[in-house]
Amino acid sequence: MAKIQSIRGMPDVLPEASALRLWVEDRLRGVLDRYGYQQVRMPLLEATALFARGVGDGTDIVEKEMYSFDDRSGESLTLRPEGTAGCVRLCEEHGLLYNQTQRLWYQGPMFRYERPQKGRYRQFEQLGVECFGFPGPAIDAELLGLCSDFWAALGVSDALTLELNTLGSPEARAHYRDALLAYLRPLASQLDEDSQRRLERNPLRILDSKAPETQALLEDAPTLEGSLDAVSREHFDALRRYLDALAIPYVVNPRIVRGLDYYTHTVFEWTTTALGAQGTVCGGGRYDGLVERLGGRPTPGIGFAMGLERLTLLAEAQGLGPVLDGNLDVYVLALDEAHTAQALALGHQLRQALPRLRVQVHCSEGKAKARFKKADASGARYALILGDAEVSQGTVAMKDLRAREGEQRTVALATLIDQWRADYGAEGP
RNA sequence: GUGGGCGUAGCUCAGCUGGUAGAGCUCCGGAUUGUGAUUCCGGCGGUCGUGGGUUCGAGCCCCAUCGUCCACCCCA
Repeated sequence: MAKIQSIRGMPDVLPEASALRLWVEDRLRGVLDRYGYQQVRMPLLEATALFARGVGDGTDIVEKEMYSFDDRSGESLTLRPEGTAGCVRLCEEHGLLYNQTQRLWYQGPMFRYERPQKGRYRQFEQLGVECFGFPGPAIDAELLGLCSDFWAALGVSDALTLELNTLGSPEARAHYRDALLAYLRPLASQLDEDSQRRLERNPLRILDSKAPETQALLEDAPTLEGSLDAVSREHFDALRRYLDALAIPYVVNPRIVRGLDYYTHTVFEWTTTALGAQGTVCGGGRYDGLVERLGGRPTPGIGFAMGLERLTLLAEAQGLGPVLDGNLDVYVLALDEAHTAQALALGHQLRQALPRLRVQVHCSEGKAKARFKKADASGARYALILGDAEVSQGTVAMKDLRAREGEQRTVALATLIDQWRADYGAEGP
């Protein structure tokens, strides 16, 4: 029978990698906490229509990357390819946007049917932040400041660049779309294949094309800048002033248009050159039309999402991560099976008396030699040993596995616990 | 969806112009009958990704297929 293995693009996370991920997540959550953002959790499955309408059915995500299927009642469901649409749905469904502002975050797996490569997987984890009800550019600056604090908390600030652009108001964006179309239609036959396909569906994406022949044609194309109205211009200028006040460096990149239909005004990406081709670690922007588009009252929104796999890869590439002090303080072993019950009870007693102490009890079999080998391999500082002599005397032998000679002494258990409390406080080492 | 690299022990990898599958690490046992990490000795472990073809003979050559990695596309 053929072996069953993990689904393509859906990677397992092994203990060492998981420790690094937890380290990253702890730091990110610390920052969110200091900013007073609140967590929400959406289901992994949503109605397919939510993404078709929210993300935009001309986008690559909706066109060819969604995991969609009919459930047993015939309803079309989709594993979420991103978090913003679901977050808006959650807010609307529970009245979170009625006469109030929100600063929210979520974290969890997203699914896109793409060819896997470095830093890109079919199931990947995003941490997303979404804010609602703030029309002005101050919140744009707050979010970029939040990002900046994320990078500082992780120690990756030097590896990341903020690239910034504005798409303008929905009206300005629509106006520019028309102008660009008018320019490109007569040249359609000279565009690269992908760009021809995008011409009617999503012309702004053509700006992003890497095909040289297309880039050449774009040199004389109307610029987005030229279509900006006064309000759009002022929003962007104010944001830039705020970023200067926060001392956050950035570069304006007019080619950033982003692949989701809902963006307006501010769009941005934090990129790195340290991860190969998948250089975008974090991306987002303002989506003032999205809530309305999904059936709510017009409500300004802005948000971004980070790929945790990419962030973790970046931290790893920078040599960052948790201090490796092992995951155990104490390894309890009976010298033979006759005292297994006492060993289990001792481990239990220690965990109760010293809640922070990390204790593991030998649960395998084998001779004394094998038991000590396990104790050593466990990484624990101390071995607590129970043999005939100790059990009959009500003591335990404590061996320092990390000392040069492995010093060992016999102590009464009560003494040991009191001593540890005295040395480390009630919380243990 | 397209292109290229790579699939040999749990892990990292050797394997010559085609001639009976190897090393290191890990693990287990012994030297040391209540003591690890060092040292020495021994042992377990493989349908060479899978299927077909060529050949007296295939880990090696050919075809197909699957997986994986990287890149394109796009995105986090």
